Amino acid sequence: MTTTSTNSGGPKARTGGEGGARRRGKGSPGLASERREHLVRLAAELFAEKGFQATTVRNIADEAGILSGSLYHHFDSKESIVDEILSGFFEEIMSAYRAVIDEGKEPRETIAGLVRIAFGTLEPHRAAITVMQNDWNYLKDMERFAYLTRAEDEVEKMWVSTIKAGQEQDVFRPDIDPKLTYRMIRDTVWVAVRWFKPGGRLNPQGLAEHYLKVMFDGINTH
Amino acid sequence: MTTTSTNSGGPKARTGGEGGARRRGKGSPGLASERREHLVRLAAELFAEKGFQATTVRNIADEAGILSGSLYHHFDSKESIVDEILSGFFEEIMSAYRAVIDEGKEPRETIAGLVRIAFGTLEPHRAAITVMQNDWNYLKDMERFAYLTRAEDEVEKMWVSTIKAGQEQDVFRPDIDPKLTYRMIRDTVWVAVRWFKPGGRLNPQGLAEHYLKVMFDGINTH
DNA sequence: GTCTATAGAATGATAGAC
DNA sequence: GTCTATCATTCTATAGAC
Repeated sequence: MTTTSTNSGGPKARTGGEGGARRRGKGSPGLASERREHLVRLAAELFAEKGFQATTVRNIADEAGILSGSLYHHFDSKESIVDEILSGFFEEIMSAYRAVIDEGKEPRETIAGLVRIAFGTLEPHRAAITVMQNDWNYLKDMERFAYLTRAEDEVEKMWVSTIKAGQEQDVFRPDIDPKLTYRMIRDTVWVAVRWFKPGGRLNPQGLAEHYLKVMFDGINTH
Repeated sequence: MTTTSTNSGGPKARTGGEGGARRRGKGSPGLASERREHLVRLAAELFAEKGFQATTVRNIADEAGILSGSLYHHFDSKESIVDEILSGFFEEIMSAYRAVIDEGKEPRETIAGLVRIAFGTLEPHRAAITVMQNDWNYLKDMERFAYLTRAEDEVEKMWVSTIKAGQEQDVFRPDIDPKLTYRMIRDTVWVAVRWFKPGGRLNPQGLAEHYLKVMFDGINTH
């Protein structure tokens, strides 16, 4: 098996223009052709719908109107496709999270910013989030997808430290468990991908505001 | 839209409807043998850990110390095993939910009761809940698992009508969306199965009380 | 109730023609 | 960039011996 780590540690330097002087290996993201990106999107929809393992390379090829063997002109393996889907999503959300943290606003504002970012990914990254949710257990133990766990750890630190800061500044209740509260917020946001329908009654930002309302003040009348 | 109708011909005899005694597969009609239940538990652990599709009948047989063919003395198919896992869980929780609704208490008490029941299943039904979460999309479209969607619909009605009643009685805020709020509560509870560890810092009832606190009153100081 | 043995189908992936 | 053709494996499930 190729050991070409598509996500070798460190931030990815988006070098160069479209000149294409440097062509990456088949299984690597970056400098992606339009055709390639189209195939990745098709695969993402199928992975989201049926699960990674239940989706066959023939399913993907059928959807693209080509034969399964032809897929291997673009990708090294089925795994490299899902890798491209997930790493793209994680790069984007991690970058957005870090930006909010770096603003250094007050805890309530920071938490709201994180929540809005998460809900904001629901539409553009619906398939990736679904795959992350459903196939996490299967993927997380593979060396290739170690970045999933690393990212999860970093995100947890962001949230938990913000919640704790809020408690110290007396804007969040002292009798909530920071780690537990983080997990519940995180899960509630992501799991919305299961029933969220683009173009429905509420858009992602409407969902975010509704959720922030409940999370900050509860459902009781006061 | 793949036709996953792997069932070789033959009448889809759906013996035993709702409310009746459940059908048992081959081998032990009526009485659920201890051996059989042991195998179901082993399979449930594997399904939860690796996903239904990624778990092979050989994996299950290995875990039981027998060969894969021998499993078919107890079960008709791999599907019938996961069916047994999920239907058992759903029968129990639906019955418990209905009991709370039938008590006819005030909305806040009823919601709390439903939340406590859900968290209470986390420990005894950890594997079943994990399978339900991760493999829902794959299973929900099969005729055999139509009861999943039926149960989901019934549960949604219970929660939504209770939340609405709470709004009419002015104990819940009028500016929350009942259906949306139900989904967020439901998802938050079930998804806890991903990180809940029996014997950890908090037991399921501790989780339930923590969540009720946040859900009713929010994380803000007041 | 388990094993031996295997059928029959599907799967991920490859090599080379065009 | 796609197709033809196919390999090696793995999968669910079956039949019959013990």
